Amino acid sequence: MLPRVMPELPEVETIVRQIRPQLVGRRITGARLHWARTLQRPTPRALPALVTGRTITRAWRRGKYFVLDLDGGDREGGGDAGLHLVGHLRMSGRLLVQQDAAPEHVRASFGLDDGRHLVFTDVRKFGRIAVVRALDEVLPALGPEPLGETFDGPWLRVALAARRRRLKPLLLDQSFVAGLGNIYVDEALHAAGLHPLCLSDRVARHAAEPLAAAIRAVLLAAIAVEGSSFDTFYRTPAGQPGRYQDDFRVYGRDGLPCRTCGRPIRKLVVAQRGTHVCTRCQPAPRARRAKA
DNA sequence: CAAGACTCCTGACGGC
DNA sequence: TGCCGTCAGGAGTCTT
Repeated sequence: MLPRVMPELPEVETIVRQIRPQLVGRRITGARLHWARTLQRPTPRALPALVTGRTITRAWRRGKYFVLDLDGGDREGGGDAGLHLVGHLRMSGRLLVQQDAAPEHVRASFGLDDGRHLVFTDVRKFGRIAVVRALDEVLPALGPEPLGETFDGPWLRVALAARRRRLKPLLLDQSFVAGLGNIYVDEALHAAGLHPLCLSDRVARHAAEPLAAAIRAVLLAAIAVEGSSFDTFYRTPAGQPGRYQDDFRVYGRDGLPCRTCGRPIRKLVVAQRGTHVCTRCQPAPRARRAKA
């Protein structure tokens, strides 16, 4: 079975970049919810009045969350403080700006003053959106942006040493570093020559900088080609698949030769997730010696 | 603190 | 051909 591909940081970044010029400056003329559980807050009943009349002032992202800033609107009395329309695409969510307000699998749609619609579709229904005054109402504690200034080798070295966790689930933990998912963790660990089962506090001090560099390089390379599309799920808002899947070194390549050394890529399960590894490029951690 | 189990959902896929 | 069970997967929650 082909692995699923969920939007991770490069895909969300691509989506935000593409919809930004179509959304910033547009006024919301209405809202419609098609699947109640997609909306985290406010209540479905309160949504339309809350967002209607507000203008989208900014489109950005934090980790895998997309955020649309909304101004105070032109309500009587000069409007109120701004709001955020924030959401997570999870497995199969998509954000589109188009004429059709209710395409297949639509979960929520927002009318725009140019006659088009901002549409959230989601086959799997795991995605969530929310409208809040402060992001911390719905965003969990997130680690640093891997492409931001605070994420670097020295930071990572200290952070790895402060915990005792397997690298794979640690890098997937959004409170450790924000934005990595299954694909890019596998790719970054291979690029850094580290096995996903290595314990974080046993990673050599000199290996932290290359790992940080590998994470950044993989993300930037993926963003440069609009993310990864492995199946029918992820498409850019323009409808195009990403192209980074063509550059995968390990992800989805179980049984195929490692592009670095030729040894077959092996697939294992780590923390309930399919994990791809080259056992030559990524030596397994020494097994804990059994007591005699 | 770390890690495993369970949940939410659906389409794809394997087996017969 | 078609039915049906199984599976993947992000992240929150609960348990070990």
